[in-house]
Amino acid sequence: MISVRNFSLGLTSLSGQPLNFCSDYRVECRCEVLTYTTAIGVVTVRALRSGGSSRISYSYEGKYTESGIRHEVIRRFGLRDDMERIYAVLNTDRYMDAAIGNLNGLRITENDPWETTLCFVVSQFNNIKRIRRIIGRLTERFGEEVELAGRAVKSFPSPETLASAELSEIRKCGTGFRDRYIKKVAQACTSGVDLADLADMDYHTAKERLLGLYGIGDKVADCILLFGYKKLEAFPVDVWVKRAVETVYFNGRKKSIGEIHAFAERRWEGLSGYANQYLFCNGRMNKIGA
DNA sequence: ACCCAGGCGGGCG
DNA sequence: CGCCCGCATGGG
Repeated sequence: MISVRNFSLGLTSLSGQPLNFCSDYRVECRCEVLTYTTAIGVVTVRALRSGGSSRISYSYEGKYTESGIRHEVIRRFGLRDDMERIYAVLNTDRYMDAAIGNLNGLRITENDPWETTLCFVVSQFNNIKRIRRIIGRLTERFGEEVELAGRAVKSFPSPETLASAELSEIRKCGTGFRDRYIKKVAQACTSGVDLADLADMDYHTAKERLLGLYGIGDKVADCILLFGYKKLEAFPVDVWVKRAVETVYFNGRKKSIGEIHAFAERRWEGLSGYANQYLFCNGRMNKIGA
């Protein structure tokens, strides 16, 4: 059992982060419940909010130790993030104040780098509901059947499997034109690029490395760095974030991607990733500028 | 029918 | 560099 303030399991897992694409969220009698599969097990997290704090419990099947599962949950959901400090840094204008009020407890999750990479390659020019279904079909078709505590579970598709898959087979999962990107990125990750290396690189160096991969551009690279490596300087600029920044901070004037990056870095410094997630979610909620 | 979605690569000026 | 285009698919 973990007790923390400023945590919402629902907002965190339904806000367009990787868990939104490959996990199952439900509510059971006022308790929020999320089940997801990792490389070594199936994890179920329950959160019950009362007052300003959440009581979080977890269970699992698979090869976890007691300290291992606790560490997994704390790390995955960002439970060590000092939200009071983060909110203090972000809350310098009326819009952010409202966003923080609407989205209290939304955290940046930290996910497996390869899973994050595939999710956001699939995400491009796509919508969340369909990303979820495509990831589900890729897992069903290309995941390995593994047995966890006597139960058959499909693992997340590996880069090796996708690297050698037929393009037409990938496309049958509904990927559309992204089939080439998926295969190329998978191939790069099995020869030449070790995603584990990026963890030790600074943000800009790691981003350059990702941008070298066919199918990964500016926005997807930032998503991978934010949600796969928790580099909080990352600021993914998608249509929602671009609209929100232009509307709120530039009086509706159009700005280039580069100008928006420069603005975010100056205004929120090392926490622009958190600002980004609040802009994204609040912008979608309010359909700001649309 | 039409518009849009957590964009990217390629081709052009 | 910046800009514009096509790209597959499905939901509102």
